[in-house]
Amino acid sequence: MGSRTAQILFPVNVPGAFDYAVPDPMRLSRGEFVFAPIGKQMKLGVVMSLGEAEPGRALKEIAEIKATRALPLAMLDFIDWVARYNVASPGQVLRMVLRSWKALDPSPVATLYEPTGDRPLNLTPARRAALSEGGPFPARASEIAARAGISPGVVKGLVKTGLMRSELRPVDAPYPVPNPDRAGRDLTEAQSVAARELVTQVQKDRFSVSLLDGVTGSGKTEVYFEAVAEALRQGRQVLILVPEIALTQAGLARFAQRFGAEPVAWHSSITDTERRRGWREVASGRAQLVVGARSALFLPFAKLGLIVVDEEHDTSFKQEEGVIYNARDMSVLRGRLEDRPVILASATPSLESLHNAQSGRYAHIVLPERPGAITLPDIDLIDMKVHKPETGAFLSAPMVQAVADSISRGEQSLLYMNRRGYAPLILCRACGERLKSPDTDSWLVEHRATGRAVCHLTGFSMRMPRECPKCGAEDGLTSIGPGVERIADEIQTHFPQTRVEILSSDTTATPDEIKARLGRMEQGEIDILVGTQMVVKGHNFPKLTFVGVVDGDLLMGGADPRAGERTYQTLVQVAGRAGRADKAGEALIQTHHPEHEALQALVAGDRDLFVGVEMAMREMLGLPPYGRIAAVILWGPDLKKVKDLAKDFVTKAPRADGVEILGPSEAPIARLRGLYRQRLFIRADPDVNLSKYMTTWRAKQKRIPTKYKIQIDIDPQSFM
DNA sequence: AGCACGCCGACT
DNA sequence: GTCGGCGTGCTC
Repeated sequence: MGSRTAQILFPVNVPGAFDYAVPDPMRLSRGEFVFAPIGKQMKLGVVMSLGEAEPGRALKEIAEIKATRALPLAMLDFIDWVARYNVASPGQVLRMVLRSWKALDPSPVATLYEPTGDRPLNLTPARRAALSEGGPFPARASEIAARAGISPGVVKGLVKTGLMRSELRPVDAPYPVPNPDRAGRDLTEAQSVAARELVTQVQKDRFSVSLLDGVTGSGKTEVYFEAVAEALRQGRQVLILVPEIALTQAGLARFAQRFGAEPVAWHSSITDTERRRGWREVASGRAQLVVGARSALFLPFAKLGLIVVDEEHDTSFKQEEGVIYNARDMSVLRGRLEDRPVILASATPSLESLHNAQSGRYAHIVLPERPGAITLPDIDLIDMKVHKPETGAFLSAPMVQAVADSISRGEQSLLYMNRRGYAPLILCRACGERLKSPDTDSWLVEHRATGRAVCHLTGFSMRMPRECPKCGAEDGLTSIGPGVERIADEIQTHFPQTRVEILSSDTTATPDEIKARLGRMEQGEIDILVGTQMVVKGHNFPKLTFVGVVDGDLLMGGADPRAGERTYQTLVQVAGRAGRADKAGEALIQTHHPEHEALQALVAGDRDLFVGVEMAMREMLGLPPYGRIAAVILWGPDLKKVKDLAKDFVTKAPRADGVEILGPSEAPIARLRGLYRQRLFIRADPDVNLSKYMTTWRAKQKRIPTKYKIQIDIDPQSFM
C-alpha cells in the first residue's frame, strides 16, 4: 500500500515545489494552505498536487492544515505558467499572490458603538456631545470621541447607562454590490453593435480575446461596460486592469457612476487594511468588481467572469522588478487558464495585439469615431532644422505664434515636454565635466524650483553646487537642454501677463495637488499648462485648443525597437487633449526628423499607414510580433567580473535553430547604484519556445556569487 | 527567503 | 582565547 504525498510550494525563491508525506488521517486537497517543516523552520505553503510515495524515499510530514480558504485551482495553474513563461521560480510568483499574508486569517474585529435611542435624562455635557455630535454611528469609541471632542471613556460610560450599545464587527466589511442594470450612457448604433459583440463573448462562457480598437472619444469605456455588466449579471467577478496613472479618485469615479458602487481599487500603494480586505473579499467571491494596476492580476478570484485590459498598449503593464512580467500578456494567459473572455481596449493598440487581431487569433472590434464627439486636432510638424530657436531657447517661432493665437482667442494651451526639472544636463564650461550621480551612470538633472541636482534613476539629490566639483571653477556650470521648468520659464518670458503652470510629479506630488491643478485648468484659471506624461491621460479641458509637443524626437533613437510605436502612441494621446466637440483643435510637434513615418502618419491622421510601415520593418528584422525577443542583464560590483560572467554565460548558450544572440555589451545604464551592468539580446523565430530556451540556458549556469545577478526579461519593453 | 556553517578581524 | 561580521549553500 503506497502512502500519500503532496507537493508543497513555499513562497520562497527555490526552483520548485517540495515533496512531503501526508500523515494518515489528514484529508488534503489541492490549493489548501499547510504548515510544513522546511530546514529548521515551519513554513506556510500551498498544496500544488497530490501523489503516491515512491518506495525508499524518506519524506518529512506535513504538520498541519491552515484553517482558511484554499487557493482556486486555476490559480495554481496560473502560478506555474507565469513562472515558466517569465523564467522565474514558482515560489516567487506565489509570493506575489500572497502579498497580504493577513488576508488568510479571519478579519480582525472592532467594538463599535451606537445610541440605543433611549430618552436621555440629566445628561452631562460630555455625554450629550457624544450622542449628538459623535455620529455617524456605529463607530469606534475613539472616532466618536474625536468627533465630539470628549474622551473615549465617556462612550463606554454611556453603554453602562444603557444609552449606547456596543457590538463586535469585523473590520473588513464586504464591498457594496455593483448593479449591472443601472442605465449606462446611450450608445450610438455602432457602439451598440460593438457592445453586443462583446456581450456575446461573455455569454459564450469560454476563453476568447477581443481587441476593442477605437479612437479617443469613440466611447470605448461605455462599450466594454456592457460586457462588464453582463459578467456581473452572471454573478461573476470582473477584473479591469488600468495603467497606474488612471487609478485616481477621478479615474475610479466613472466605474462607481456606472455600477452604483465603488469598485475594489487595487494598486501598489493601498494600505495594509485595504489590501487585506480586498484580497479576502476577492477570494470569497463577494467582491465583484476590481479595478487595479498590474498586480491585481494576481488576486485569487473565486469566480472570475471577465478580464478587461484598458489602454492595453500602455508600458506600465510591464513589471520591471522581481518577477518580470507583462500584465497584458498574463491577462490573456489567465483568461485561457480560467476559460473566460478577455477584452483588450486601446485607441492605439500595440502592434502585437493588432497582429493577433489581423491573423484572427483575436476578435477585432473597431469603433468608428462618434459624430459630434471630440475630434482629433489638426496636427502639423515643425522642422527644427528650419525653425531654429535662438541659443538657449527651445520653442520655435511657429510654436510661440500658435500659443499667441490661442491666447488672443481667450483659449488655453498645453505644452508637452516629457522631462522633469529645469535642464537634463549640468556641464562645466571650464573643464567639460558633466555632473553625475555618485554611483550611477546618469546625468544629474537640474531642478531650479528646489535648487537641487537630482538623479532621476536612483532619487539621489544634492544642493545645486556653485562651483564645479571637479575643477573648482566658479560660475562655470551651465544648464544644457530643456525640462518642463525651463519651458515654463521660456513661455512666460514670451507672455509675461499669462498664467503659466507646471504639471509634473515634482510640482504636484499628492493626488490632491494634481486634482487642484487640473481643476484650475478646467475652470480656465490657467492659460498655459506645461506638463510631463502626467497630462496625457484622461482629462478633457473644454477651453484647450492648442497642444505643442516640445520634443517629438525624445522617444526615438536608441536600441528600442518599439521607439517609433511609442512615439506614435504618445503623440496621438497628447495631441488628443486639444480635441473639442464643436471644432477641431490644433497640435504642433517640433522635430528634427519630420520625415519619420510615425510623424508622417500622425499628420496624415492615417494609423494604417504607420502600422503598415512599422509591421513591414518588424517582419524584415524578425522582431515582435514576427519574432520573439529576450534580454539578459548581468550585474555586480566588479566591472571585470561582470564582464567575465557575461562572456562565460554566452558560451553556455544552448545551440538552437532560429535563435540569435547579440552581446554581451555594456548596458545603456552601465552602472546603477554602484553595480556594473552588462547586457545580452536574444532574438528568436516565432516558432521557438523562448521561455523554455532561456530556462535551459540558465540551468547550465552554476551558482554565482550572491552579489552578482543574472536577470532574464522575456519580451523586454525597456532597453536601459 | 531564512538559517547554519565557516572563515576572518576586534575585543575581554 | 572567543564574539560576531557576512559570504556561501541548502532546504523535500
